[in-house]
Parts: sequence; C-alpha cells; structure tokens
Amino acid sequence: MFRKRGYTATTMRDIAREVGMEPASLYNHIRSKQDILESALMHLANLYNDSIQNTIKQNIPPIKKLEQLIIDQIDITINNVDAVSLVPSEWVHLEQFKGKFIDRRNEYESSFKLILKQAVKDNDLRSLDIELTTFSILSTLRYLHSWYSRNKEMDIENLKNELSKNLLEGIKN
Amino acid sequence: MFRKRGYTATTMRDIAREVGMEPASLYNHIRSKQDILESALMHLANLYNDSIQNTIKQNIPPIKKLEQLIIDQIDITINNVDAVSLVPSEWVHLEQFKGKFIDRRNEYESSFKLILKQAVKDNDLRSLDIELTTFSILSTLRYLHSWYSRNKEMDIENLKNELSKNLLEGIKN
DNA sequence: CCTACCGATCGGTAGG
DNA sequence: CCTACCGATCGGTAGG
Repeated sequence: MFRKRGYTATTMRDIAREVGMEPASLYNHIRSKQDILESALMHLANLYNDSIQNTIKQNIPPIKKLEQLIIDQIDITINNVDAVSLVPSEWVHLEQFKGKFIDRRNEYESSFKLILKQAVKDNDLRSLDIELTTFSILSTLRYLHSWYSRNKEMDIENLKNELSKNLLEGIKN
Repeated sequence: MFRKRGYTATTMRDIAREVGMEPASLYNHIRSKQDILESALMHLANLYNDSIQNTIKQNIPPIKKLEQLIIDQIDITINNVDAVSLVPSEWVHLEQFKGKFIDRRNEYESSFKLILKQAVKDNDLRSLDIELTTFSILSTLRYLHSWYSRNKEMDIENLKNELSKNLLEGIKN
C-alpha cells in the first residue's frame, strides 16, 4: 500500500481495512506506522549490503564483479518487489534510521564506483565518467521493480542476460 | 518542497512559512494544493509531448531520433529540475488530471518503442527486448534530475555526449 | 482484537 | 494578506 499511495498518504485506517481489523488492533502487531517502513527498508539495506560485501571479497575480475552486482540486484528486486519500490523515494520518511539508511546507500555506491574504476584500469571498460555511469546503471536497477511487476512472465535468466547486456554493452549493433 | 518531502507530507503551512505568508493568504495565489501539483506535472507532460511530436516528424534515421529524444530529455531535466523530480512517484497524487497524465506517458512510451523497433529493423540496433530496453533507457532519464542536482558543474554538452553514449553504446571496451 | 476516544494537524473558508 | 476558525482526518492510547 505504501507503494501504490505513498507512505504519508497511506493511513493506519487504510491498512486496517485491508487486513480486516479495526485500526486500534494493528498496534498489537506493530509498534507504529514508522516501524513498518523501517523494517521493510532496513531489511533491504541488509540485502544490498550482503551483496556488495560478498562480491568485493570474491577473487574475480572487476568486470565480473559488476555483472555479479547487477544480477544480485535483479534477484533482490524479484524477491522483494514491494519493499524495493520504497527505495527510490519513500526512504525520506524514515526517522531514526534515515541516517543509517543513507550511510548504507553511500557505502554501496562507493564500492560500486571503486569496482568501475578498477574495470576501467583493466581496460575492460572504456574510459568513462565514473559518477555518471554509476548513476546510470543504478537508476535503471532501482526502477526495475516497476518494470518487473508489469512483466512477470519474462524468464528470469533471460532478464538477467538482456539487462546486463544492455547496461554493459549497450544496444547498438 | 514536494520534491524533498513529498506532496502529501508537504503542508500548506510549510509552503506558507517558506514564502513568508500566513497559510490562508496562499489562496489568493493558488486555488488548491492539488493545483500546484497539476500545473507542474501537466507543464512537463506538454514538454515531453512536444519533444516526441517534433522528433517523430523529422526526416532522420530512427537511431538519430533516439539520440534526439535523449538529448531533449536531458534539456527538459536541466531546465525543470524540481518539477521533473515529481514525475517518478508524485504523479499518483494527481486527481482530475491523473488519467490524462498516464495517457500522455503511455503515448510517449509507445512512440519511443516504435522508434526502437525501426532502429532494430534498420540494423542500427542489435536484436533486443524492446520492452526492457525502453524501460532501461527511460528510467535512467527519469532519474537524471537527482544526479544533475548533485553534479551541476558538469558541462551540459559533455553530459549529453557521455550519457547517450552510455545508453546506446554501453560502457564496455 | 474491540469500543471509545485523545490531541494534533490537515486543507481550506469567511470576512474583513 | 491577515485573524479566526471549520469539519475532517490523522497516528496512537486507554481500558477492557
């Protein structure tokens, strides 16, 4: 519901109606509205963190690490479509955990940039604008949830192949 | 303010404080909170519409049309950073104009896909998944506002070159 | 998990 | 552009 209407616009009464309870009864299951947002977003932050940590310590060339990160993000998106949809904009409504969430995202992006730089140094990637390329790849992945929820019939292996090809090799002949 | 806090979370009292008025006085300048969102988003819808209409009727190869659309989107983003930031998620809070806004977006996407298909047929683009590629390119462009607002020092011509290169030719050597 | 209800805050209006 | 204020609705609590 946060996904469709946004965190602020979704009321506890909306949620109660959806699960078939009176609004007051919700508080036997959760501590607050904020709590729901926190648990969804911090769970994701952990998944992204696991992915980057695991990838960094693998003994493979940077370009392969890049592919690994793209594939991990596709898996995370597919397995958490609703939660992932909150990442682009609803994280601004985090309260206590906002700083922690931003830190985690910055760590992820820094590691991503480092891998990009190494891949350029290895001559596997062309000389490119690191900042712009990081943004370009990550923003496509950040939005994948919206595409996937409209195209769930696509084979996942095919999706992984096509999307990493698009992001790394481009679309020109 | 809609951009930073979201439409719902931004109150008329917030806006009044920002412009140095009492909340009630705002209504001498606008009809409603909804009105502000509408005018920002429908103005953008018109800009995107102009871009696609102008591009379609030009007598240039599809691959060039694609480049033209990318460059137009970069220009629109740079000239309307705040308004563009509402496109990814805040449009859901449109009321009367929501349907019209969605229609416009669908028209844009349909035209974009058609151009992609023609470019594939011309052998300028490799055989690719039209839906996935449309999503991939447009989601990067849809998010450009957030990158640009953090990197305003970048030369605009350079940005156009680098980004269209990334999106069309990829990043591999 | 419910009924009953709270203080706070919302978008907006009346009237000057 | 202000003071004063409205009905509606919000997240959440008390008490059972």
